[in-house]
Amino acid sequence: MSPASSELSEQEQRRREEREALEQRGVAPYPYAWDVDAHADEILDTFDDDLHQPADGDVGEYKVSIAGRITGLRVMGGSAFFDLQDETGTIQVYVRSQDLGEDFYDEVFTELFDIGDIVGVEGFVFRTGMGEVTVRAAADFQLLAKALRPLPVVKETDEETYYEVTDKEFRYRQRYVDLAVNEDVREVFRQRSELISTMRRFLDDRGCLEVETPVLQPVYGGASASPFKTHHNALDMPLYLRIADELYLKRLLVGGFEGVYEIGKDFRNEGLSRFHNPEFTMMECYVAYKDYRWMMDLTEELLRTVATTLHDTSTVEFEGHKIDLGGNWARVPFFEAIQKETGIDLYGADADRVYDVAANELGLEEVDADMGLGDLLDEVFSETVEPELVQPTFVTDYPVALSPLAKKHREKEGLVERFELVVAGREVANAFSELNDPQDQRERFVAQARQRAAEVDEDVDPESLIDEDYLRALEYGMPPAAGLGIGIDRLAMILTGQESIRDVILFPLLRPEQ
RNA sequence: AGGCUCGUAGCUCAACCUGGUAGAGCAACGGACUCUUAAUCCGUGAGCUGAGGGUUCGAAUCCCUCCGGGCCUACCA
Repeated sequence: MSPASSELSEQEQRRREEREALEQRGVAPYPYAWDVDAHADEILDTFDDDLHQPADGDVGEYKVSIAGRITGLRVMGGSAFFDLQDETGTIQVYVRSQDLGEDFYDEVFTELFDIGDIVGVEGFVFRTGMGEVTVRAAADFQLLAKALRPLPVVKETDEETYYEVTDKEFRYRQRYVDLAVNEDVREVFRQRSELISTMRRFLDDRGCLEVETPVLQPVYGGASASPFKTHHNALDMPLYLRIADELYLKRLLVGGFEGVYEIGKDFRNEGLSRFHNPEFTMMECYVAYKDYRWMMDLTEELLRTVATTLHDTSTVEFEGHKIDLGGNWARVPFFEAIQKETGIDLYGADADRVYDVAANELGLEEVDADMGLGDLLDEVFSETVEPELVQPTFVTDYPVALSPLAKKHREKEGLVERFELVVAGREVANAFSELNDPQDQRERFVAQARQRAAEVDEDVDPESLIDEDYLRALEYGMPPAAGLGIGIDRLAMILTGQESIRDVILFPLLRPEQ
């Protein structure tokens, strides 16, 4: 479906006419392939080294074939320079009428090629009078894809950038343009990709098996969040998009795999914010015969490896803080952390007492008297402690009420063996010694279901929220195990210095246009 | 969902407070120019000012509603 020509901008109409003109001259506007044998960065690197500089005029042996988008164009009569941008960077190309032939130069190149078009250039590397390493199009110069829409033109000097495309809506809706035009955005997503591949390699090297578990689930679980509901037609059954991978991955430990992990999308039907996208990427990893202390060490090593792979240093700059992901991180028990911030020890306190402290002594506005103990403690923690933890900190030993899938603490009554990693005031990782006692697990599920049914007065049958098959699996025996979950998007934010989750997700969810 | 804020040419912005024919740079188009690089120089065209309503002799500007974005709050293991 193409828009009526009356709706097209002047420049769009113009480019469609150029496409016609190209075809009439026998120039294919969309040919099939181009042999690329060099990229901008390698050419620039090679010739930046004095040892590799060709002698004056001795350029014939440095033949390259490159391809990319025209991002700037300077025509001076019978010769012209343009900037060619490929995945690795931008290199200048020099074209001359006498190299290409007058017909092609005057009637095709200067008339019918535009900024935004994708071209292939075969020519020779040389250094201009101003010292810039440049490719002189001599052997071949072809259009590879005609752009029918004008590409925003960003100009820059070494010091400053002009006309930068900054409109967030434009950038998110037309991410392809954002990427084409903003080098630093490409870099963020390159780093995100490297983050994931480094993590995958790290886990593979430690003998973990990458697996895939269902996204479509008849019973959702493993976290507390609203799911997306869908329906399978042939089976005529309701299904949910998973909110966590946990319960399926642990079934695999029952099956005999000793280390499994999955990197994939979870879906939560909740609000959007600069920390929340409805679909987001989680890494979850489970290792048999280990506990949460072992997992803390692994987490330290994993994040240090990822940070140094991306940045050659374990220190990253985020929201004005220097954050050091190297070394050993502070480990602070949950209630000690609260006591340290507020001076109040809530260990062993009941819901009434916590409510009293939260509402009256701490003045928290978002608590009310019928909240459960877990939610109250969570509220106190996230209001008083979490924002203060800038450097990576393991918060350990959470109350049972907050953690229905974690094993009870081997020493401390009422606590579980769990840690969250907090960096820059945000939860980055969550882990525990996994609960593998099926009776205990059933009791926790029941308590959780009751709590949920009490809070949400929808006509949900609490029993339907219990994953009976998971309990059946545990009854066959799951080895003691440590589990870890890392929110990839939030980690990517910290490692790439982005303050909105939308800036580390290629296509964040937006309302439809118009 | 609530509060604040923004939406003007293909892109980046001005004009809005204090109502009076909507302007600049880039991009585009015509011309000059065979080492330019924010190329330069001369000239030209380009807009339902997010949409709809109101106030007014007159609305980009003031008011209301709606649509979309951003930030904050709420929701959020």
